[in-house]
Amino acid sequence: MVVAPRTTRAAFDTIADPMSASPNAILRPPHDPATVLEDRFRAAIRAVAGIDADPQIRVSANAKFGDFQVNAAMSLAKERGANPRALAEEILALVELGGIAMKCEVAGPGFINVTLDAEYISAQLADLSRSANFGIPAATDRHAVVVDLCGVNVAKQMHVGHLRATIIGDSLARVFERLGRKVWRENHLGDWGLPIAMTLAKLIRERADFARLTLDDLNRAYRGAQRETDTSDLAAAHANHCGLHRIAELEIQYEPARAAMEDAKKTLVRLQSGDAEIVRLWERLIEVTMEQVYDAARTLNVKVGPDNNRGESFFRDRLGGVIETFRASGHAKSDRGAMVVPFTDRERPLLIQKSDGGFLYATTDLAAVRFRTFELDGSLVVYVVDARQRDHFKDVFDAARLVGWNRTADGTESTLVHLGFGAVLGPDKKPLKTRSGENFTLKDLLDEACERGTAEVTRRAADPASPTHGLAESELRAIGTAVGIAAVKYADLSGDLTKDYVFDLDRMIAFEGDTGPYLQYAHARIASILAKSGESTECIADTTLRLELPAERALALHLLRYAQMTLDVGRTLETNRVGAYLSQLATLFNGFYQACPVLKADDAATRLSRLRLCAMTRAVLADGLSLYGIIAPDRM
RNA sequence: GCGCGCGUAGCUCAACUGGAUAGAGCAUCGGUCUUCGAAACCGAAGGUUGGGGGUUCGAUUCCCUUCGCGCGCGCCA
Repeated sequence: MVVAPRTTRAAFDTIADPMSASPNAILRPPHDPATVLEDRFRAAIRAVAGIDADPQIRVSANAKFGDFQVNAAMSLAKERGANPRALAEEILALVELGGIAMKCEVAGPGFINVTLDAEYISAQLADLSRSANFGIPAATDRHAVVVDLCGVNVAKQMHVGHLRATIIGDSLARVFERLGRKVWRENHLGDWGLPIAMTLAKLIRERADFARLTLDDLNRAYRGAQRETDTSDLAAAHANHCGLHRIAELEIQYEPARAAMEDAKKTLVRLQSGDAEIVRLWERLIEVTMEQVYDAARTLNVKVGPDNNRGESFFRDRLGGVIETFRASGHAKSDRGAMVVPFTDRERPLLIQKSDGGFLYATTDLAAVRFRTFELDGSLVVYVVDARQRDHFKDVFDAARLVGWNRTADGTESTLVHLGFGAVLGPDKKPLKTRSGENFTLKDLLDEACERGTAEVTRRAADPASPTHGLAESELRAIGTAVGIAAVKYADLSGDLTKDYVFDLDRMIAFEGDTGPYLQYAHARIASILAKSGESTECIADTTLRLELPAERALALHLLRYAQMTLDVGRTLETNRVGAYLSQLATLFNGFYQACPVLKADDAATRLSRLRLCAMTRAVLADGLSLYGIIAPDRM
């Protein structure tokens, strides 16, 4: 049986060979009831129909249909021209579910509804709580996962788009780390080329004090340099065949622009040739730019630092080789003086070298693909870059395949994925701006989130009954920051990454409903119960789980599914599954909390059993939040 | 012009990748704090899944068509 190729909605690069390219698809968590149900029903289907088919085990949509449903009978019956209900009955008669299910019946057009034995759930959960890594099976693929994230440009301020590229990439990296993969976070900096040289040249002309440069200075210089060298009106005049007089007029007007451009090009040549003085200043530019990135990463609890920097400049010596490879293999041709890679299925070719011999970003990206698959040994390379670059990455990936660069060092085929996320919009559905119409910088946004989180935490701490009452201001600030950042990150990661999303701080900072703080609150409440219980963690871990009330049972069942959810995120790259899972876990816990007294339970055994459920829920909540890089405080 | 993406409750989003009566959260209305933290819980109301056709036991999901919005289209990155 070949596992059907699964693709991410976000990715246009299909996984050609799921067995090698996506080994997680065949990893199954041992504690999840779906795993054993799949085995048992697979065997029953083989006995009935003589084929190996996916039983299609799903969590039941409705509690009245039991815990799980088996959907395979209907599609199998269609293929074989059989009666679906009769086929379901045959499967049901042969399936071996002793000790697993207490009830199993055919319903509707051919569903098989399974209700598990509470004893079985409790045994699985007890085993899960003793196993390492939340029962997540270790990855079998020893190749690395490469995540291209953040993607800042030197001399430019980070904006809200970088927020997504950074936290989505970091979250995926965390998921793959949790799955046991070697992960490379790659920050592909825009740190090379003419725009940087222009900025550098302008700063030098202005005799800027490089020792005291600020990001604002760089930003101003960058924009100033862009403006100074802008001759687009002149180019347009030529293109529109304006009169000679008009063109001559414009040429005089643009003389300073030409001079500035000349200066920038000379600076670029010096930089490229390794002129020690220029290189030193260039490094300073990067240093100043990256300080904001590390600041933002620290605030966001994102694992991005100097070790992750591998930008355009890193690949500068490999660009000639890219052209050579494509030329030698016959996949590139000269066109209007430039070098292009044509494709058979579309008009648009990929331009890899300009007619003046210069390279383009496609050239750098091709060099990076080669580096990531062959040298970093990535069997999965994920580009977390905004959706507008879809066509570009399609071209780059297809070109890389033409020359066999989608292979690891041992020849394993790599999966190249562009995870194109949508734009961040303001409440007016236009790209996010501040009230005064300025671009919303990442710093503005994070400052506001932290400030509002702190204000809210401080306000609640004023209540003498609050567990946070009397905490030091620095502690409240730390909690408030965690809460504010959780709101921002959760709102982003818990939706469909490919869609544009409306950024509304008011809504997410309301801290009510399906938000990051809602999950943190559930966590803090559990931590509070555990602390008050006075029981040691060992004692709690040893106790017998008794699942008597529906709320206990539902909570336990959901805890058993954490591993599968994590595997699913690794397979689909859909980070929103984490949020959906945790949100449901918190809701189930709140229901349990409402229905089942823990510290005031009727008897000691029930009390301990419920404490054990609390402890496990707390651990899974904290671990799940860590997949988003969200901190779960014990008090808030 | 060509290509890509997206249209689901008033708003913001789900729907386990073709399954049963399309679910949450805000907002609205009505209930729960002398009992483990009310950032919570329970209930009500809210829908022609943009429109139309098709595929089939079954479609928000796949195909065709149409409308609307957004984005991208060789010498910037």
